[in-house]
Amino acid sequence: MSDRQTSRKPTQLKTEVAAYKRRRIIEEASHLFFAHGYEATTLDAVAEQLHVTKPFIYSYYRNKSELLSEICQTGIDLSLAALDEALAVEGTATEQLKMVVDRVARIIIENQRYISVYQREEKSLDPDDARRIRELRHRFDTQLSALLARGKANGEFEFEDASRTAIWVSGVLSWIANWYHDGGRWSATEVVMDAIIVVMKIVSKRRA
Amino acid sequence: MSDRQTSRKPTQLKTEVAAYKRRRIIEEASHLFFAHGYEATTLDAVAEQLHVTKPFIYSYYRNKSELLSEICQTGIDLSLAALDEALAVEGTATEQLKMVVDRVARIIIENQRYISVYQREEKSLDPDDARRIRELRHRFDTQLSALLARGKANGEFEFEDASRTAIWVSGVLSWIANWYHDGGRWSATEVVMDAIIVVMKIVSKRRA
DNA sequence: ATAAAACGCTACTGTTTGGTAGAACTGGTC
DNA sequence: GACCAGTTCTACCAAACAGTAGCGTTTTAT
Repeated sequence: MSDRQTSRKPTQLKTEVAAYKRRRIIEEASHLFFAHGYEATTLDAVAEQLHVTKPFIYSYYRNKSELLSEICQTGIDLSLAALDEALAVEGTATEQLKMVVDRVARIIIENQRYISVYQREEKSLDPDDARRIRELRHRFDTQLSALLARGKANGEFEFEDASRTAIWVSGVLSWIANWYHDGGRWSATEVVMDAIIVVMKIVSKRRA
Repeated sequence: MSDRQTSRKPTQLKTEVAAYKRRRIIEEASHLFFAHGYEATTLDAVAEQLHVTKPFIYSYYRNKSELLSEICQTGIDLSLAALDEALAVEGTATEQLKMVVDRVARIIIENQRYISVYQREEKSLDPDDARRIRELRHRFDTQLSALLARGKANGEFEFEDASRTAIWVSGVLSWIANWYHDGGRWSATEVVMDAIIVVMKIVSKRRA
């Protein structure tokens, strides 16, 4: 926003437009992958949604699996960004954890299709992409685990093993993508608030 | 076991053998679907695992999606059976819930590939099968919810809404199928014990 | 021994679909 | 108004794969 209308080079607009087209392709593809699955979605169908043709897509992506890879990557990137943002806010471990769950749960609900496609279609990824993305996923758990360990050292939290607990917590978050559904029985806000309560209970001390 | 070697009719052995063949087909198919996904697995590959040919499979199943349907059904049936079995044991809500988590978690770990395939490939099911199986899944959540409600009425548990809490609990259980992995960092027993602790914390009263 | 039924296989088809070569259109420039 | 560069489309291919027809072989019944 700081330098709005400065077109630095003549080529810049062009690359911006290209980036926009790539984003739109991913957006429609993610909808279809989410609704029908990766293998069952044809590139012709994706093209049709965009009112273009298949070769159009191929001029922005090398092949079908690159679409999937970018969708999965987007899902993880969004989650990690939400996590980092929440961790940047100073506060007790309890406050930070609440913040993390709030932000991440919200992001997961808003970007359900990216998260969900990643969970379902991991097996269809190119092995290299799969590895790279799994490492990001692991980074998420590691950072969460560090936060939990801090809270345990503090005496704020109580559990046996921080990294195992981090997996349960991140599981609760990921699971949202599997059952939340727009206009369903529960609103996004309700789900997010509930997620905070559930996670806090998981890490909290037990009553005597 | 009660009537070992009584072959009631000449046709009985035949149907037993046929049933066995069906089970073996499903078993190998579930391994491959779990490892590579439903659409990416060819029936020729399934046949090869069994050292038979594709038409062999077609003489026991109408089509590919019937295989998937039976695999998903198996996953749910096993979970429901474990649930029912645990609920049959008398006890306080707390004792019953611990029993439920113990049995169901164990079943999920032992039959990971059925559960996992169901979660991932629901979109590939025939609509009719999908509906039928979703109803079973719903029955699971309903029964769990009833148990939670009983514990809440008792004063054993504490949470806002029983059916929403049931979803979180069944989510924690389902999630096991996504990350547990044989010979991995944590043993099955550890995971089951941890699941019990996590679930009990979710339903427990909070400290003042 | 023989008829018949059951069983599994070889060999094939029709279709779907990821991916591509090259034509045609578009807008800007001199 | 002719040229050029970039962009998108038409038309196509090759491979993969679900599903099948019909034959040969084994097992069962008489």
